[in-house]
Amino acid sequence: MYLFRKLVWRITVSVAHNLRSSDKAGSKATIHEVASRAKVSITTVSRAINSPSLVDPTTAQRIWKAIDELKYYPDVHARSLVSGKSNILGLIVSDITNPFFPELVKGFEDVVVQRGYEVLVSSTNYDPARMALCVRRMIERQVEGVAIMTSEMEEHLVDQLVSRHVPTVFLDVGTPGEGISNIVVDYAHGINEAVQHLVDLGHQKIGFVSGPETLASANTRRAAFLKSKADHLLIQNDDWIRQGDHRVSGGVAAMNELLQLAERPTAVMASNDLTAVGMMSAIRRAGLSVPKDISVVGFDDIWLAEFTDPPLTTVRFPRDQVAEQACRALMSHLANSQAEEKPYEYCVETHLIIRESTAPM
Amino acid sequence: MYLFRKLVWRITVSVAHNLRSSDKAGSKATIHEVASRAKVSITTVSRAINSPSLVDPTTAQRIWKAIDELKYYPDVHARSLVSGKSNILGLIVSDITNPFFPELVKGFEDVVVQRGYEVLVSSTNYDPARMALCVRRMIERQVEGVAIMTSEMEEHLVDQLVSRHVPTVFLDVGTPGEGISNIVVDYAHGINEAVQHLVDLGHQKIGFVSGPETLASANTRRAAFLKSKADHLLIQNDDWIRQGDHRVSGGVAAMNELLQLAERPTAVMASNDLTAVGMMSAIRRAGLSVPKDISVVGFDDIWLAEFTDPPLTTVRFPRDQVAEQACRALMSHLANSQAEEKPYEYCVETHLIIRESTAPM
DNA sequence: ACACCGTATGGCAACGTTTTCACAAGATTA
DNA sequence: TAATCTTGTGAAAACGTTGCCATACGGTGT
Repeated sequence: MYLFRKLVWRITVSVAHNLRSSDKAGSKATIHEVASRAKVSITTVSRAINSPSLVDPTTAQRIWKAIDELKYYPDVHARSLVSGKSNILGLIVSDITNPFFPELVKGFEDVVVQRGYEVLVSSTNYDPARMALCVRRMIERQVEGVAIMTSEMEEHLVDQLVSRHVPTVFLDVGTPGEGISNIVVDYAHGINEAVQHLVDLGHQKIGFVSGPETLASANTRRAAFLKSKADHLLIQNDDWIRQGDHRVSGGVAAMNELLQLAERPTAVMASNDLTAVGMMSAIRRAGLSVPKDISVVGFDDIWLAEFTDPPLTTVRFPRDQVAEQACRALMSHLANSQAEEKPYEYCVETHLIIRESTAPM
Repeated sequence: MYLFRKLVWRITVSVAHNLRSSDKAGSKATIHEVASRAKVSITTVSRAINSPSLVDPTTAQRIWKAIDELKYYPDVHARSLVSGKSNILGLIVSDITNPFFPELVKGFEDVVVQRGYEVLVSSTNYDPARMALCVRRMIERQVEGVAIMTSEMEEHLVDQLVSRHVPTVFLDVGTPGEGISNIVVDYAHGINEAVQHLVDLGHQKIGFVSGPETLASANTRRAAFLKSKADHLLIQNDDWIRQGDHRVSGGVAAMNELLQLAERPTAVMASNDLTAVGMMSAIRRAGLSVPKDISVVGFDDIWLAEFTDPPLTTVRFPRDQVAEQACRALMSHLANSQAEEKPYEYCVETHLIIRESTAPM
């Protein structure tokens, strides 16, 4: 209900703004001016804005007219000061330059703004110190909730958030608890689809290039692949499991190793798209062709995947959904913060996107 | 000087924070508590923080001890309310999902945060209505300056900013004026380098695929190419100048047209990298090879350019520099806002990055 | 006629800062 | 020694909101 009012406010004022654009003053109107112009007290003006049901329709109309004419809008800082609420949600990502994140940021911004909130984005650059700064910035600005979408997490930082009762949502790390939600990603589903797809194409020898072993999500992906491989009763060969670093160069190196094997896999999956790109490059440099000689499957479905040559078959990591769920989790904590704090666990699925980097054996 | 103090503050407190992490309270300490613990008035505490020179070193030390112990940090909202300054800078981009922008955002965030400010990023999604909302959001939050890095600009929105005396910086659009700066991009330099490079390789027939003609920056690029071409006394052929749309599909279409020409260019420049990617794809599908049969040069040097096949020779648009200059422009307005408002015009250069999509004719 | 209730409104105290003004005490000048 | 600066400090008034408590007034039930 509160949120709804916020929305109405914004729309109304926005319309008023478009109608007339004649103010050259630049000086901000205060609630007092509105009050005196409408011949009511500031209390009534405040009520007209925040709890319309409490004020007489006739008076309300007069007030809105004044608001309109003065182009008044409430001062967010005064509001925040008295209410203790900032109307801001924080979003912490590792590195916005990493093609994985922009979509996440966009999705988050879209839904947050729609609900009348503001977003504070910040990047950790994979640096713990910087991460600490991010958290501190969020706390200083008194964000009402923060989405930490990095794969790393530091206990003591989380504590700072928790002790201040700031609702927090993570991306597949940690356990939900007091005010803490988690979005779990079903890596297995998409990976299964990918393996199935390759099997359907006749592949029996499937390799895998993982991410850095320090990264939890990378390990989860490898585990999921291993399990799927076993489930499909495929040929087991430890030589076909290589380690990359989630960057292009790691993919190149790992693929070169695979190419030198006496018995090569006929298809290879990567722990992320960058790795897959590197792999395709290595394959081509070796004079072989994707997908004719070797099929390649990526993971994440970053923007680039559509434009590689050939376009990459990959597992889509639904970043827009993650953003939406994260936002929903935060909002839900905000709504019933006075009620019992129930931790949430949201789930998003991953799905195979078939393009042209995979072909029959 | 003011900024410097801010910085010191943050560092100091941050250290205090790391030393002890025993607060389970979660309740925010106010300046009053610090004052009573240090046995001084709140005024003195405020001074110890904001103008250290005014307070006795001994007293100051006592105060900082109290601040430390209570983990006090000033309430930003109260601060903003009384000072009218939000300590926030706005950044408006077209679409963070567009590979052109993340680097810009990152650069901006880095330097802004370093100076003790906060960033509010928002995307317009190329939608004028959304753009209006962005500006409104910025004004509501009372940002102290805003960088509008979209190529579109709407007069009446700018007016809103100007009339409120919000320093604004644009990316190569509009004219500098009261509180308005502009960052002009020297497209010609990089494009000249590119043409020179192609000429050096022996190319005389050079084509160009432009961007949408509604986009100012796209037109500037085409004009720069045309001029450079004339300067180099190259073969003129209007058939070799095609229009794209700054997206991959536009590049494909334009290239297909070029390929059907009786007399084809031996090298083609694109107005942006996405277009170049599309062109390379079209060339390959036609059974030809880049760069053996046709050389391709892009523009922007987006992240992807390094990983296309072959890696794309392109003109680097220095987004990190743009971000830094934008920030500097804003800051400089902030610093001497009471002094005369001098409009600024910053300039950044573009440079050719040679990779593997160009070769001797 | 009286107490009582619901509705519409106003007055005023928060919220946590910064800033202006005032003031005491010691140092400097005349 | 009185007059005038410094230097360090505190009291109190902003800043623009949103509550809480009080009040006025017409209507209802006794």
